[in-house]
Amino acid sequence: MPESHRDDIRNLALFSDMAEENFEALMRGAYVQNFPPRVDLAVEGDTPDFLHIILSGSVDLFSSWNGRETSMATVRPVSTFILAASINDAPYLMSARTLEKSRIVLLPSQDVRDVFMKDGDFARAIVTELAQCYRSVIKNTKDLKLRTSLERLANYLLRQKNRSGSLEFDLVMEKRRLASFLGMTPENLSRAFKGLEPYGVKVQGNHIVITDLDDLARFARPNPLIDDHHA
Amino acid sequence: MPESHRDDIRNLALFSDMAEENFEALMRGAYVQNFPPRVDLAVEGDTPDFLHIILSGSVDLFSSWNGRETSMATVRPVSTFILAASINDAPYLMSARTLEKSRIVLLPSQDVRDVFMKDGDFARAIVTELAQCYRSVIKNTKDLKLRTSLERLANYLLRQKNRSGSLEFDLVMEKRRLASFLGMTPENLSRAFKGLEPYGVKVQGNHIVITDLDDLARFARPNPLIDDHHA
DNA sequence: TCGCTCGCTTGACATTTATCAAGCGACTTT
DNA sequence: AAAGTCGCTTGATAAATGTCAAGCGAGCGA
Repeated sequence: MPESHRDDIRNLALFSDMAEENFEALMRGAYVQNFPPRVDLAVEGDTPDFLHIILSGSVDLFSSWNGRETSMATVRPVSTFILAASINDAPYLMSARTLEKSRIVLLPSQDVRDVFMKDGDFARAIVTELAQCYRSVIKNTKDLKLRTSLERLANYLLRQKNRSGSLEFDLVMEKRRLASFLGMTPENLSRAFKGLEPYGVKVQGNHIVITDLDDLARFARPNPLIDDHHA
Repeated sequence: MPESHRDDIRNLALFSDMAEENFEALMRGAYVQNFPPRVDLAVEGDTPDFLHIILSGSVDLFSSWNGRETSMATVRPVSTFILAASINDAPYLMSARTLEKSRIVLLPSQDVRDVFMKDGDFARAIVTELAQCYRSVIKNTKDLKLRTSLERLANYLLRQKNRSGSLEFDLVMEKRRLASFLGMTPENLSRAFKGLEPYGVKVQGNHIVITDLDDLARFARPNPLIDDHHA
């Protein structure tokens, strides 16, 4: 494990407060691996042998049932997944697959649970992390249940605008995956983009331009209790 | 605070492992209150002044946006809500309202955070609780995104069957709220019940009889990674 | 460069779900 | 008992969303 990776991990809120010796113990069992795109890292139902930390690239979390599949979230550096299963030693509820070439740290779940049991600061950091994850999923549920697909797309675009800090930005994922993430079909996403044109949204390939922010916001009605990440 | 309530709370997984003195500290600031039906206990967006523990009755957690409203969950004794907001000191994402006459313990959030900061066992118990909540919401999202409303109802009925341990049971909530919880309108729930008749579901008012479990299960295709609570 | 693949788009159509309006029936109130 | 309320149901209709099939076009490899 190169020193720079060690520091990246140590700087994560999840690991920054724990005792040095416990962090060292975790790092001793850890190893870094490079994965090509489209590699399955975990399959739902599996027992969580490792806590994953993504250092570079991106990972798709998705779920399947009865031949259908839906994208649940995208994980980007530097962060961990899937923590809840590792700590609880319960089966994965989501599968994970690299979207691009990715560098990922694997921490044996048993080590994580051992340190969790003896390091209170680590336990508290996990609480903060899980509480954030929990709140994110609740927001996602509200988005799904309270909004139409057009409204979900409009609010998604506003969130991306805020993330990029510009009225002009590129989509960070394939449209087909965005569709799945937003709970609709690719065909419908295509139509939804057209449907937002009257509200000042220009789309060319992956490039989005919001030409009338007020108009879009008036339609989307963004709400901090659904759309503000980390709030 | 009567002694019996104290014990009910102490026996909750969330509080059973913590140091006695810390538990006492929490209880000193706590008070029990009886609420009539349909009382708002918390409104989404509010700051969480109290961690709530429900001793009897039932509480609806729901969310609103743009004039629409959806039921997110029902809390039943003995359990806590809304923990994540209290710990994070972040605004409620859901509103809470008593469904019936309910007895509820209010623990000042600041006290909870104070004890959380000094009691590692309490922190670990919170992790377990939050991880469970998180996994429940993930399952709910999968249910919503991967299934049609008819399939959601069918699987809901199978879950209730398992809870009651019988092929015959009463619905534990009003149909209108069940509809909202399952992400559909009351009209559609009515039609969905009819749609399940061919699969061996008999409905009379709140009373449900599953006359052909195999048939229903063949249609519903229940999955532990969506339907098993606490797994 | 040609031709292929693949994701995206479009149109026609089917299905699912919501909306609106009316009526039913249990329960409450007077 | 009569009238009213309220939740549930039903039917007609509309809107949203999904499916299927075809075609477009950028990027890639032969």
